[in-house]
Amino acid sequence: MSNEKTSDVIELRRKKLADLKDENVNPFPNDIRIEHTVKDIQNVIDSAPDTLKEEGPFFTVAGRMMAVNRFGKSSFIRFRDRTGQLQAYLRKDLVGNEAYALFKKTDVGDHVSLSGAMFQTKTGEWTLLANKFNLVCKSIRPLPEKFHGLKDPEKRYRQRYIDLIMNADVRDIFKKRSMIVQSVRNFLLNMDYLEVETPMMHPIPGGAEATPFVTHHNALGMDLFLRIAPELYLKRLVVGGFERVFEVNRNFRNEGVSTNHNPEFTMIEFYQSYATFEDLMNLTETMFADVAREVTGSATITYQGETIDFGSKWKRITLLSALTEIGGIDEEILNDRKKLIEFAATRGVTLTKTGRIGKIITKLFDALVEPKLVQPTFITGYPVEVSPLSRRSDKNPELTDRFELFIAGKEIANGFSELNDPFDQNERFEQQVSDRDAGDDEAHFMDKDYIRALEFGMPPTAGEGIGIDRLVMLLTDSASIREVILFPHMKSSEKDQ
RNA sequence: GGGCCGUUAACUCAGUCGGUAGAGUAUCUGCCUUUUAAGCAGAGAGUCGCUGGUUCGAGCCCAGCACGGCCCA
Repeated sequence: MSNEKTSDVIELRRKKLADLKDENVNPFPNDIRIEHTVKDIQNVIDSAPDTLKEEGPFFTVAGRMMAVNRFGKSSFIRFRDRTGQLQAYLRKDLVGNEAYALFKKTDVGDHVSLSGAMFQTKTGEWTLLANKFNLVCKSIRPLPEKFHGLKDPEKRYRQRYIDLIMNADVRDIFKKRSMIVQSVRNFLLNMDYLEVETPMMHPIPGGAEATPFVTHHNALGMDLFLRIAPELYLKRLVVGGFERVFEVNRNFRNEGVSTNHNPEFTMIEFYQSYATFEDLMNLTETMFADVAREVTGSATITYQGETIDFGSKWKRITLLSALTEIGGIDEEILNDRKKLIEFAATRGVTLTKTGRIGKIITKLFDALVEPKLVQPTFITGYPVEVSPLSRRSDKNPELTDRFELFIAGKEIANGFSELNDPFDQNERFEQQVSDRDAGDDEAHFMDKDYIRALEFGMPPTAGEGIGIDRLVMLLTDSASIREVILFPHMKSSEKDQ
């Protein structure tokens, strides 16, 4: 039990609990058996209300008491289980003196069980008329006020259990999150994909440009990195003959937190042989429209006041066109590294000194174009130097067969035709290693086993990663990633104790 | 990393010009067998985020720190 300062309310509840024990009432019984959910009862109300009489049928349910109106010898309570909320009416003459005395010692927030038949109050509300009442679990701490609920964001995130008890819209977000993951999973399973699990602790971090978390394995005596992406393992599986694989799980990136970033976040990555990045753009359009329909009922959603349409064909535009048409960069300076740096400075974009031109271009894109891409937009034609795992375009070997997907000014997905030429891949890794030596902390490490895998031959394959948290933000109209992660990371605080 | 804002009762929030700390809800006591944020009567409840400073006197002014929110990088 936590020993933080005890308020008078908590002291009183502890005393109530002690009194119950003195009267040989177990405040935490473990022999409660229930026969119905609130939903079961609701279903009868909806389908056959005529069958509900005060003489029966009887229902046995349990839940957390959310409100109590006491009138001396009778009381109304509202209680909630996982399926919904229901009102019950307790009359001293029906439940008996003993049960009514026990009920008087219960508080809002306690779990209780009830048996009884259904009736309608004066106002027509279906209500369980209790003839049995039991305490299921005593609560020591008072719930927040019923009308305003819990609003303080810090407390909501740190003590998410209270947030979930009090806020129906929060419960709804996390139910939707579960539906979204199931929906995406089913979409790929229906296409004959295999779901796999690959290591989350990597001896060589790879598959993305990011700073990893470091941990240590005592028995093996080696440092390991929490994965920044599952990519290189999934493609090893493609080499192994799993031509369609996916994995949904956490990635870890050692960077700041913001409304769009949590240090651990959920990605789905999937790889499909004999497909190209263009096939995956088509697949993504269909997937998002399907998932949106399944979860929200419509392929058109509202996000932070903007109407976003997943249903129609999405815009596809190259990185360079986006920079000139949307970013307002003069076409002539796009190939001039020096002029680009000067231009960037005028727009307040800071650049690393060592950055090659592809890096500069993508930084400018992030600052000038990304926030403006509200409707779903695929950006294509990424430079080789920022795409070390992507296949070169047959038309222009300086560019790759890659896309990124932007919606509501956020990067949502990244996909490409995979580089399966082990010689080219080896050179790309070597370039990354020299970038790293030049000070780029996010550049790839050499992964010789991955090269060896490619040397056995990986069929032509396209792969994609979708940021699940951001997809959930879109489909639940959440402004912050913390609203869609049950326990977002926070600094530890005295308030937390 | 920078800027702005916030932190007061269990919860949601007021707090004027620096002068004894407030409300609603919740809680407690009493009454009440159809309430809907039930009602009526009464009562208790505070390390004003933390540390220091200015002042006769600080929730309020100043400085630093902590945590959080939003924006920017």
